[in-house]
Order: sequence, then C-alpha cells, then structure tokens
Amino acid sequence: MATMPLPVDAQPIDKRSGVVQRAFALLSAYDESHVALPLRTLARRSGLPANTTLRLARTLVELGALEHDAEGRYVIGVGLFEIAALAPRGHGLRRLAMPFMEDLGRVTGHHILLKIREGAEAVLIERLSPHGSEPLSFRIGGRLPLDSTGGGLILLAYAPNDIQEEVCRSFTPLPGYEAVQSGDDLRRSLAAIRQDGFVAARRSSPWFCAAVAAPIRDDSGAVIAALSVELRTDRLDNAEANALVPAVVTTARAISRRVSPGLL
Amino acid sequence: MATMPLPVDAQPIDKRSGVVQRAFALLSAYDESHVALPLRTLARRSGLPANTTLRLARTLVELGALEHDAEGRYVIGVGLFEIAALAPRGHGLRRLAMPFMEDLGRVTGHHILLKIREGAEAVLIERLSPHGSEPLSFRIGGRLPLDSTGGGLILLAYAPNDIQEEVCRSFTPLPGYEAVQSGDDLRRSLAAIRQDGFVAARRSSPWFCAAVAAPIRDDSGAVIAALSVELRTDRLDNAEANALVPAVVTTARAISRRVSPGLL
DNA sequence: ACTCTCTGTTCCGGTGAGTGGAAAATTTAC
DNA sequence: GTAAATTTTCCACTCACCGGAACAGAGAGT
Repeated sequence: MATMPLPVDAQPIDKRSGVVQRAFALLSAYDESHVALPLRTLARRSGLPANTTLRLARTLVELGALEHDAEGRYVIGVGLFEIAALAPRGHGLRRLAMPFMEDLGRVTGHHILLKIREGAEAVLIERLSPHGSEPLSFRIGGRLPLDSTGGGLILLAYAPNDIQEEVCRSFTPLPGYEAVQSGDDLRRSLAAIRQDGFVAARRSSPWFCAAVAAPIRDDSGAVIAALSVELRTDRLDNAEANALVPAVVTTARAISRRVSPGLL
Repeated sequence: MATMPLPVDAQPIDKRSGVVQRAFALLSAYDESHVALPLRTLARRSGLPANTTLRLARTLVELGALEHDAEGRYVIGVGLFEIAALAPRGHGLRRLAMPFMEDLGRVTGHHILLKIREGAEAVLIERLSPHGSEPLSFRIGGRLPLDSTGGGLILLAYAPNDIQEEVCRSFTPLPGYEAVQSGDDLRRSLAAIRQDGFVAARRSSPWFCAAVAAPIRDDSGAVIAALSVELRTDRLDNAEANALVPAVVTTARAISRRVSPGLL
C-alpha cells in the first residue's frame, strides 16, 4: 500500500511478520529481469535483514525451492518446478490443451496462447510460437492485463462482476486501440463477447496486431481459461482475423470437452 | 503423534520442526495421483496435526501457493506456477530448447524429451509428443530413474562420481534390458557414453522401445541437461535408432550453443 | 603492502509467532 | 432422527525465530 518515496529498494514491505510469508517474500523477489540474485539483492528486494535472508534462503535451498547457480547466486530451484507441475490450473490444464493447441498452431501458422485469470490479471499458461519467429514477448508464467489482449478480454467477460467493475473503472485508453476508448466502451465490448462467445480484437499502436480468442469451460459451464490466436498484421484487414474465428472457437470447445469434472 | 501401526498413511515424519519445512511438507504431500486433497488427507500425508495443517494451508492459500478447487479441496495454486516459471533449469532451459525440440520432433516424428538431473534422479522438464498419440506416461515435473531411460543414462554418465557410484552399486537388473545386467555393465556403458558423446539404448520388456540421447552443455562445457528421442519399435531394429543419432547430437549441440553463460 | 568497502557468515539473548490439546461448530454418513 | 467424521475456534505455554553486533573474506582503489 503506502509505498513511500524511498530511494531505490523498497518493496512490498511486510510489516507484520510470519515466517512463511517471509519465505515467500524471498521467492517473490524474483521476476523476469531478476532470475539470479546474490544474497544482498535478495535481502533488499524482499525487505528483510541480511541475516534473516541468509537463514531463510538456506532453508529454502535445503527444501529445493532455491538453488545456487554457477556464480553462487540464488535462483529458483527445480524443486519448486516439480511441485508447481501439479497445479491443476497450470500444467494440468496445459496437458489437456497442448495437443489441440499444436493442431491449431499448425493449421493457422500463428501464435497460440493459453491463459487463465488470477484476480484482475491474466497469467500465461502456455504459448506455442510458429517455428523460429518469436516476436511475442509474453513469457510463460507471466502476467498480462485483462483489458487489452484477446485472451484477457475473454477472461474478463466471464469474470465475477466486481472484477469487471474494477477493471472497467480503472480503464485508461490505450494507444492504437480504436475499438475501445473508455470504461463504458469496454463494458459494451464485454457484453458483446458474452453474446458472441468469442472476441476478435485489433490494435495498431505498438504494432499492427490482431487476436482471436474463445473461452474454455469446465463441465459445469464455468469459464476457466482462454484460448487465443495472436498475429501481427501489416494492415487492419478484418477478413484474415475473421477467418480464424471458427477454428479457435471449435478448438476451445474441443478442449472444454476434455476438462475433467472438478478441475477448478 | 504416535501414529499407531497405521493403515495406509505414514509419511516422511518430520522430527523437529521449522515452519517453512512444515509448509513445504504440505506442498510435498501432493503427487501425480493426489492433485486435490481435503484437509484431512493433507494432514495425514504431511504428518501434521489437523489444526496446524489448517493454519498453514490458509497461509499458503493467502500466498497463492495453494488454492481451493470446486469441491473445496486444496490444490497447488497458480502462484507457485508463476514463481516456478522463473527457474533457470526449468522453464528457462525449456524456453531455449523448445524451438529446436519442435524441429526435431517434426523431422523424426517421435517423442522428444528434455531432462535434467536432480540428485540421483532425472526430472522431466519438457516433452513433445507426436500429434495425438500419447503412449508415453512420463509427466512434466515428474521424476525418472537415471539407470534406465536414455536421457537418464546421459545425465548419469556426466554426473559426479559419488552419484554414479551410488546408482551403480544399487543397480538391479531390469526386465528386457539386455545390454546392461549388472552394476559393472552399467559402469562400462557410462564409459562408452562419455567416449561416444551419445547413447542409443533399447529395451524389450514393458514394451519394445528405444531411445537416443545426447548431452546439452553450458558454456563451460558442463553437462546440464539431456535431450532424447524415444520411440516404440515393433522389433529390435538397430538401423532405425542409429539413423537418429546425428539428428539428436546436432540438435543438442545447437541448444548448447544457445545456453547463456551461467545458467547453472 | 595497507586500508576501505561491500558482501557473506556466525553468535547469542530476548520474545512473540507458532504450537497442539481440547472442545465447539459444521458437514457427512447412517 | 442420531452418530461419526471433518473442519474450525480458542488459548496458554514455549521454543523457533529474530535481528543487532561482531567477524571473515573478497575485491578495489591509492
């Protein structure tokens, strides 16, 4: 919350303690651009005193959650990878969807993304990119906004009302995102998405790109994930994107059919 | 505490405590066939009293390491998936290797596996299976023996001596694994693998299958992972497997070239 | 060579977070 | 309907955890 001015460090300063919280504060000190941290940095980024950091880090190494890299820095360990592989909404979902995603990728020749919603953000579960080309910077396990990307809009459209309101209220117009310019535009879009059962969005600003996305449901009909095709286009051609809609929707339905009862 | 003769439970009873250890005892209670556990089972499998389990589980839910599924049971949460995605030897390695693995899979038409060594076992990091067919039961994040599978032998051949000795000493002949019948056979195999820089192994027992594997090295030349092609064969035909050797070896070298300095 | 700085490490007494028994609330079985 | 199993709250004890301070080691600069 109150994140003060603070020189350079300063983090989610954990006021009240709890050993487990602190341990996860260490693990949360890592991000895309900080995958290997020396003790000092780990301490700064987690907001813990040096000795406490050392003690906890050693415990976590012992448990396999952290490891030492060649330079002696701390990195996230494979032990955590092993445990996380059992997450139903993570690799569990991926396992079901993967073969279908491969088919879709081969047919369309574009990026195929699988996302779920976590709070007011989307988390990328799996990403298949056509052969060598990798212009997409989205990273597996990374977070994405709900209000811009194709898959995000799907997840938002079927999210609980309070989440939708939260996102719509704080919506700020994005460059090159002509179709939606305000929170009310967004609300209308979401209603349209629920109506259609898919979304085809375009954007011109960072690059010319388009996305087609459809919901994946569990056996009770609840939306648990979003499948999307993302492509970079030279021009704002609707025809190409629209042609993808049936493929994406049917693939999403095929995956839904495979979702075992009670996967969350 | 005295957990009686016990019907089915029994665990790696953690003698003296440590909150973080207990928290991970909860997370370690999950495995392939136990992905969703009610509190009671979680308590039994982790060896902790019910109330302690509840308190810890709630903390972990708060931190995103655990979640509730539709039935109210506890499952591994996406929060853990997000953190684990930053493991250099996990998704970090996968990210580098994936495009090459896809090429190899497309050319050969067989299963492509990527493994690393963790102690005296192998951990499956990524697996690509040809289209629909999925006869392979190996699960991403799962553990595999070092002494039988193709990739495992590579990892063992380049493992520290104490690990090699440990595995060789405790080696017991496997059905249908003609080439290696004793610890000494295994030692000879490992020497041959180091000599050749690859392994081509066959097995006839559970099924007729063959594997070709090669090491992936970091910039210092240390072996950090194993790339393998696994195929089921109707007969013990050497020609088919041997034809794969150059493809696997060169692909492994190509991946090695991409390994950034100091990935572990 | 010396010092100065920065990082990693050990030591240790005080204390509050964590513990588990017991009992209440809740759900499930019968 | 009762009974059993599971989940949850309560609470006083105590030991695991905390963090300041002091130490050790690695560079870097003069």
